[in-house]
Amino acid sequence: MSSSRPLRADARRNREALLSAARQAFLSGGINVHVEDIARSAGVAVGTLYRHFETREALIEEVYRKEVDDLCTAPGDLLNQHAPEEALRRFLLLLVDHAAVGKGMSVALESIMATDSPVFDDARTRMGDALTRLLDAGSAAGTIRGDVTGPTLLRALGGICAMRVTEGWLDEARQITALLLDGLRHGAPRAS
Amino acid sequence: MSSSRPLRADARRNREALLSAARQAFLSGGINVHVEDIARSAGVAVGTLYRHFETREALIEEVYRKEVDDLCTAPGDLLNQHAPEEALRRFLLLLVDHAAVGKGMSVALESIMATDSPVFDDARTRMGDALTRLLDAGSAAGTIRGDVTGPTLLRALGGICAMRVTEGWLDEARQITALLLDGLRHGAPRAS
DNA sequence: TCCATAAGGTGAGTCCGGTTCCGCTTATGT
DNA sequence: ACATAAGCGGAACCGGACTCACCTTATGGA
Repeated sequence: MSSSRPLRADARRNREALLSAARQAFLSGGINVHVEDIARSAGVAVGTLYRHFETREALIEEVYRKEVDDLCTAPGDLLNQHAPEEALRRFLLLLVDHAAVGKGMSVALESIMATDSPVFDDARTRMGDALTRLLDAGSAAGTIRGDVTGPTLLRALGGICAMRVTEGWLDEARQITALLLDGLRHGAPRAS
Repeated sequence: MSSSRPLRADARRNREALLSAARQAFLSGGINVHVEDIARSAGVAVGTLYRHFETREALIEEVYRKEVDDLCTAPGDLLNQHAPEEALRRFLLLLVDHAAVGKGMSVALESIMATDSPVFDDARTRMGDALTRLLDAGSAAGTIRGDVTGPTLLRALGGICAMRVTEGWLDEARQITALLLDGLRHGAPRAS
């Protein structure tokens, strides 16, 4: 589909600018930004925006997808540098902190979990796989119970990140994360 | 504010009909229903709808608030009939099943957690209190750790319910619930 | 029972914002 | 340089939330 021809130079620039502007707008202003505003702050007209993105929703999805992409590369790195249990712990906190930086990531995860749009299926799958890798490693090491799957944990995480907004949510997020980890250790062979 | 005069008879009927129609529409059709449709299926005109509800959002909020009201009465009943730990377990599952019936409840919880609208503050507070009651009872009995607060658990639950949609989510929800319970028991004096 | 009157209902019209469309502009390859 | 197709701009369109000027009816007092 998008393998027609390698986008013209200025077109790619605009596309990039739009994604960046949209990301910025979503982070500091929620999802209710007007397409006009996004287009303007990207320095193009609405028509251009619609040339690149089927619809407002499509643009949002694209922004989220990129965000998730970044996060999906983390588990591999962490597993290379830490024991599985520690890698898992760090990844959960990474997620929480990511969400702390702006609401963006939390909104992204939320959408990934709540939407049935096929566009998110891919992200969901890869994120689930990433978590599965972490859990499997821990299970193999005997420090994490083996009866929880990546997708399941993903759901729980989506939940954690869905909370943002209110005062003090960050501490609560960390607490819940710890709670989940305790639960995950609970049935492990070498439970602490 | 609303203590002006006790609504005229037909007015109350219409208000009731609107709430009911809206609830129905939200359950089976998501949040994207047109106000016109809600009004029509309640047997009134849009003007009437707007006489009763400031805005479309306000109507949604009102529906959710009632939904939450129902759920908030449960903890008291459960504590009267079961040991704290069991009451807590049942309440969590009740929540999950509520969400299973229609997406309504999950959407409600989601909104409660994600919105900063003052309208939800009240619901959030009461729901948090309800959970605190359950947790405190368990803590007093020594079967639940004492360092987790109601609001914190509420957030985790909001997360669990945020997941609906995809195939097989119900089982996953139950599993996460069990996970949380294990985590809650983890630091308790009489841990199992 | 009947009237006065204000609460309540109506729905065509307004407004706003996402989406389309067509004529103009410009990168790119020869 | 030129041809040409890819891109861009932005006015117009359209659907859907919301308003308002006017009509209908519940209600309470004579």
